[in-house]
Amino acid sequence: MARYDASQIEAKWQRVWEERGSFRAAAASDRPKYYVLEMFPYPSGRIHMGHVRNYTQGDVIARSMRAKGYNVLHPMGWDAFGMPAENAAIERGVHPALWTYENIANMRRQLQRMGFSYDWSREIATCHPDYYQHEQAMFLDFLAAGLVDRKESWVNWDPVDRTVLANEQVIDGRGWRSGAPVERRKLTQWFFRITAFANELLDELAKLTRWPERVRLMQENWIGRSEGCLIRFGLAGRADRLEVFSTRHDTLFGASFCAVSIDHPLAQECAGRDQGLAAFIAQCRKGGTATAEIETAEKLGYDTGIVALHPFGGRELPVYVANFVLLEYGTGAIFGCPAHDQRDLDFAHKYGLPVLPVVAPEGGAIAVGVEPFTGDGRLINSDFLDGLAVPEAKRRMADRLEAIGAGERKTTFRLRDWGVSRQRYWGCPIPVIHCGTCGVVPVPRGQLPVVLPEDVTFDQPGNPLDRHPTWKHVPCPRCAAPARRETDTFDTFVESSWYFARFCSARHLGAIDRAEAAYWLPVDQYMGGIEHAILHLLYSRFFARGLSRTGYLDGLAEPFAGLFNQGMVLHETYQDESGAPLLPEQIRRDEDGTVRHAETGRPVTVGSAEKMSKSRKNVVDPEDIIRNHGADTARLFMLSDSPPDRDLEWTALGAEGSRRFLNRIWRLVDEPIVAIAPLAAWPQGDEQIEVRRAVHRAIAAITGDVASFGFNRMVARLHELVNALGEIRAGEPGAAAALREGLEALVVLMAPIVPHLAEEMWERLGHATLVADAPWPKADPLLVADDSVVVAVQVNGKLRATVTLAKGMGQADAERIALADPAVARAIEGRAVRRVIVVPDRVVNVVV
RNA sequence: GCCCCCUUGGCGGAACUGGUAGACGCAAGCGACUUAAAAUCGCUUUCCCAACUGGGAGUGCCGGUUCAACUCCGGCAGGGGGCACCA
Repeated sequence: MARYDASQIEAKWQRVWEERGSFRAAAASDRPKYYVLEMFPYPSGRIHMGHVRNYTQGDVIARSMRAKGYNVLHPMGWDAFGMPAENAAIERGVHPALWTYENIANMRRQLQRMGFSYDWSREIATCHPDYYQHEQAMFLDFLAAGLVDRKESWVNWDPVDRTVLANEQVIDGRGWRSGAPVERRKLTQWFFRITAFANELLDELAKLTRWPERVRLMQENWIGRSEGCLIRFGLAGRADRLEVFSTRHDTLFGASFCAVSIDHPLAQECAGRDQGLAAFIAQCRKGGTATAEIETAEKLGYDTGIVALHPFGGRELPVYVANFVLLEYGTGAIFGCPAHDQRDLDFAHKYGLPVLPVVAPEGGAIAVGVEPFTGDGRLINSDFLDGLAVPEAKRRMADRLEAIGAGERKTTFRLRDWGVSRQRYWGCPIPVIHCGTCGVVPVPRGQLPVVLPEDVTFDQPGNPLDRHPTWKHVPCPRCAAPARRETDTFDTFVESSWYFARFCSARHLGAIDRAEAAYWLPVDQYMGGIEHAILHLLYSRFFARGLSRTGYLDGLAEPFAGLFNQGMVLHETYQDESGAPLLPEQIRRDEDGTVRHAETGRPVTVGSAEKMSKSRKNVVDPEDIIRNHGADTARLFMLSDSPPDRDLEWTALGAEGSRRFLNRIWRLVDEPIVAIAPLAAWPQGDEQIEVRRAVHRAIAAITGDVASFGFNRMVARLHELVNALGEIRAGEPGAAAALREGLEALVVLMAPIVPHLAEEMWERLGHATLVADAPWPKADPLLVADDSVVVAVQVNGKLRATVTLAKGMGQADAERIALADPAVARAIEGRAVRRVIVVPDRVVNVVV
């Protein structure tokens, strides 16, 4: 009688899988392919519970699809470039490369201890030249194909550290290290022309039927296609005209002002002769570039003194410079119609501008107070539009604008090109050279990769590449004159935009083996957090198109056929008397349930469950859980109770509950109720029929659960199955064979979740094979089907009785039996039956 | 500010396309086993009234559609995620 020893069992089977290469994928197979991918991690140094949850879910899919006969690709790698490595270099003096590779080694060991069925032979690290050299080649091909642009854009500038800051490094408008107020600054940067695919990226969302609806919606809103009009306003005393974009051109007669962005040429021109405006623009430049920051700032404007003339009738409208008008969107200029737009209304109130209602609700009057009217209705006070409904008014206005040459129909997008330049060291170098005479020159293919220099220092702010003594000084490839390397590196989203394709042929000398990619792609099931719902997924969709256009892929549009977003892992929070957060291991619970500090015994405040984070200290280290309970317990708990897409609260009690359940399963083979029948000795006839029914119902239900990612339901059914096997009574006929049948089903069904324990039990059951290679069990339909069902009988929708009926009984018979039930008769109480609704095998509703 | 999501017993959740709300688990209570404890096993557990029959209420709140609503529609509240240089 060996006790369930998780650490011994887990090490044993991990070694066996490794030795046998159980999870190596090969394209040559007569089985259908299935590519399951979890978003690869940033190598922060230690895996956290969020990884454990995400990767456990992916592993259940990978292992169950293998059992169902698919040729499965399930790879893992490292999203290894990024800021934390530079921060470690600045704060602790460790080189980003060393820090990153040590972190990778540790996290790989941790993931391997979790027993995930990865094909480790395909492991990649994006910071390795073997990976990023291909990215440099792709960039040059994208450049040649017209998918790359170079233009100016804004960055957060820290004037003290003289460095560019990420949005997350801007806290309350100040640099995180220097504390200096951040300014917006213009830099010339590289862009991927994602807007070239704006229509495709939007329209083809509809094909992604196995993506969550909300993710598609978020992408749709992000791309933000809007159909509107360009409208040209004449300017009093000037020859040029002001071009604005509007989707509410129907409200043009309600215009009471125009406004341009602080970066609009007109604003720049006026600022040259108006110091007040120049100061206003400088003031608006303070603060970061984040949209949330800009949009929550107070709406401010400055009257330029320029007067715009209404295209119809020539009414005079003041032209303001306003901080809420964005140059990147539309034409960087708007007309304001305060009666029908909240922002315009706030602005009008602030600067004493008229509010002219031009749309009235159907059959009603309109009075605009603090709220604009944005609903549907009919046009008023609008000359040739009067009486028209909004859509018709839009058409008529567009026609008129086009007829008099004051505007035309135009579609614009909210989506902007993807800026990929980063003024940082730990990223993929952008392979271009700047020459004084030749301009921007691509690095010749033969000189790739442009490798990051290792001898860099982080003792001063700014980009180490920029101040490296030799690295950036190179001759121009074209004219051989002294030239300068691009010292910006790529946004790390670039690496994660094509890694799914690299996994198809991770050791290929070229970037992507087209045949392998054609076989494996698209990814059948992609698993990861909702935080990547927009950018990462959109950039990957862009890259798939770009790589197809440049010949890397055979016309792949959509990289991820299926997408699933797992929920977060939460934990209770603890605070001591001073309000300082405490780690879960720093607290203890007394008999009476009060929570105290484990050492000092002082009282502790227990807060709500929140996302695990270092700052809140509500973290549990997966490695502690593996050590104390085992990987299988951690895996099981991660799937129990909460549905995979919802948040999950980690609790010590819950983990112990999972551990207890595994102990209980172990005892089924270790201390069986009856001697388990030998291999291939299956039950006969009706012996132990109720247990056998339960077994086959469990097979059917779990098969459905795993297909629909109902992992929590799957765990609940495993409990039911184990409970049913506990009902087998020694000495009754067929007990040993029923136990054999039930255990074999149980072990294969649980293997995707708790693979180590499953292998150990499989071996104990006498198999020489691996459960990892065992086929998924099939339910016997005769044992799954019931011949009778319990049907609810309602009177006026209220449950009054239940009756047991033969399955599939006709409506008339069901109605007769239901009405005969005494409880039903009592509820009807002599009232006339008006109607009886019979839903076969479900419900009979008597309406009186 | 804009966009998206979530809300069911003491707790996590289940309920297939609208058809018996609370599966399964946790916690709690009672009992068995034990010298004792742990472990394990059994029973009870939505709330209120009634007390071996039964009745009423109930899925964040307000309203609607329907024979029937956790499920569909409208409004509101609370909690969370994203917003282009975190990954």
